[in-house]
Amino acid sequence: MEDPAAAPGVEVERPANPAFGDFATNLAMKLARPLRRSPLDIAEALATALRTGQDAALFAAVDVARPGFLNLRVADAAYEALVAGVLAAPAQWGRIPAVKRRKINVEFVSANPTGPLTVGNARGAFVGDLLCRVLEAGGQQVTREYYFNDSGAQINHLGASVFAIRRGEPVPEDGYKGAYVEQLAREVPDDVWAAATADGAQPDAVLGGWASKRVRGMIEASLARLGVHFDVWKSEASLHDEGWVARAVQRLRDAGEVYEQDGATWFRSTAYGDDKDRVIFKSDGRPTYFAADIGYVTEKFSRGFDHLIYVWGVDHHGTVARNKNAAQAMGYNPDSYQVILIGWVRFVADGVEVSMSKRAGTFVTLDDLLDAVGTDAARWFFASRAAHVEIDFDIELARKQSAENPVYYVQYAHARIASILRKAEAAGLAPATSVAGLLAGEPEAALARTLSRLPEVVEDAVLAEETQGITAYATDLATEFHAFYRDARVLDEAEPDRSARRLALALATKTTLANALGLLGISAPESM
RNA sequence: GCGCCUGUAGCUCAGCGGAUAGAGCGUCGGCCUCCGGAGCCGAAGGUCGCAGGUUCGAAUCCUGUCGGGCGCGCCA
Repeated sequence: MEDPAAAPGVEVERPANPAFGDFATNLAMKLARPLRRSPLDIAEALATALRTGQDAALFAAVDVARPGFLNLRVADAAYEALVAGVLAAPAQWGRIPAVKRRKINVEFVSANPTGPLTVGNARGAFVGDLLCRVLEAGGQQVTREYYFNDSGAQINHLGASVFAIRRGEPVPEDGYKGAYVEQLAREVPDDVWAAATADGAQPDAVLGGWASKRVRGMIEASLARLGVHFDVWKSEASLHDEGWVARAVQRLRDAGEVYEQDGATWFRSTAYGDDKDRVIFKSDGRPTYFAADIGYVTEKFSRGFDHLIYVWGVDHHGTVARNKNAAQAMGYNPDSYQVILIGWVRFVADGVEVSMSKRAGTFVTLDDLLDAVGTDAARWFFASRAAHVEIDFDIELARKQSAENPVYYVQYAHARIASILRKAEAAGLAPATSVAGLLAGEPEAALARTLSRLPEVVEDAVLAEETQGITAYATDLATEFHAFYRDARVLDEAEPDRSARRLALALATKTTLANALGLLGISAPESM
């Protein structure tokens, strides 16, 4: 046996069927071919080794099953030690030691400040923040960053719309409509209006600049409601003003990957596998969005980040290659430029698709969503689905179902435990400090087995950079606790020792639920 | 046409190489003398789009095919 750990596809897993034990491994089956022995023979040999080895005390049972599984049942004492560890260091429970601590920049939302955040922005905001939390749980140092466009055509359109409404004229064809624009028009301060209408002034730009600042304030307030806090707000204009774009283009030019054609300036993206070359400066001399993007990359790396993550909607996936290629051409490791594409959210109301348009003013704002379902329920909804898949979101259904949202199931279990602990204290009962004999009964054992899974669930989330596993696990643990509650009377003054042990287990469960919810940014209420 | 994502229970979604395919909601039927009924127990409901292939083993990997979404601008 050269190096069994190096055999591909070897896994240790939790069997779906608890009758097979706590852990199972396919090691023997994977070894069968290279060793030219039958899987059952190998499994038997491994089982004997484990049963008599120095760690034999860890296992209550080591069994072999067809066609070659090795099934392990962990000894009660190991679970008892684990629960004791949870109680001794609750804040540490579920945290994963970083293999390598890196400085990571995560840019998300980055919606232009031309209108309030809509439900369309909600997914990016939640998923971006959840990603950051998962990275932090994995020991990474994370900076949350919001990139916004504070000049240019979109902002001028907004300004023109405000200008028109203020003067009682119809909103221009490519302008913005909606109650918030009318609100903005009413709130234009006298000095701003004077500056916008002075001789030689550009009303669109002046009013657009003012309005976009106001809108940014609205956006920040909405994000605060979500529990999303950004460390850095970066303006596109600053990338040009501070010379980042110019220097980045020069770097590409020095690398020989820039050329002029048809009056425009191009990046040779095809040299790195792209479908076509990409314009940096248009023939009228103005920069494309891509120009700002490459300047931004150099600006971010100049701040010492080891890794950049961009959370974008799938509709931007066509721009990934050019940006990654430019990063590589400028000398950065392309693997340190990572894009996570968020699947489309199809909004439906009572089964009928509704289109969202900021310009047409037909959209549901993020604040409306939160008013309807609450931040915990909204967070749970997005956390429980893979980031890259397209999903349907029926806001009417969400509204109706908000009272029976699965998040409350988990929170209820937490609140129920809190209530039991309060009652125990009033009765003079306290959780046991010694956990010997904790797994005396099957209800206890089942609950201990489930709560012990938290670290591996978190590790899986960290590796996958996804959170569905955490919501699923929290639901499992809540279910397991409700079963325990049904089958095992916790508070019983006639059985103080047993009560103390069960209280200890309940407290460890409460900690586990709170840590799982905390990782998702969801509250764990003491009562509800 | 090409590229990427996607098709799993009535609905919304997990599972993504292992041993009887899961959850929530919905439907039907039970459970409040006792630690919170926002709970518990049970039932119905699936050819994992389809067809080949790889493997001891495929919802999971490969190929093809059909359906849905997104992208393929000197737009942002």
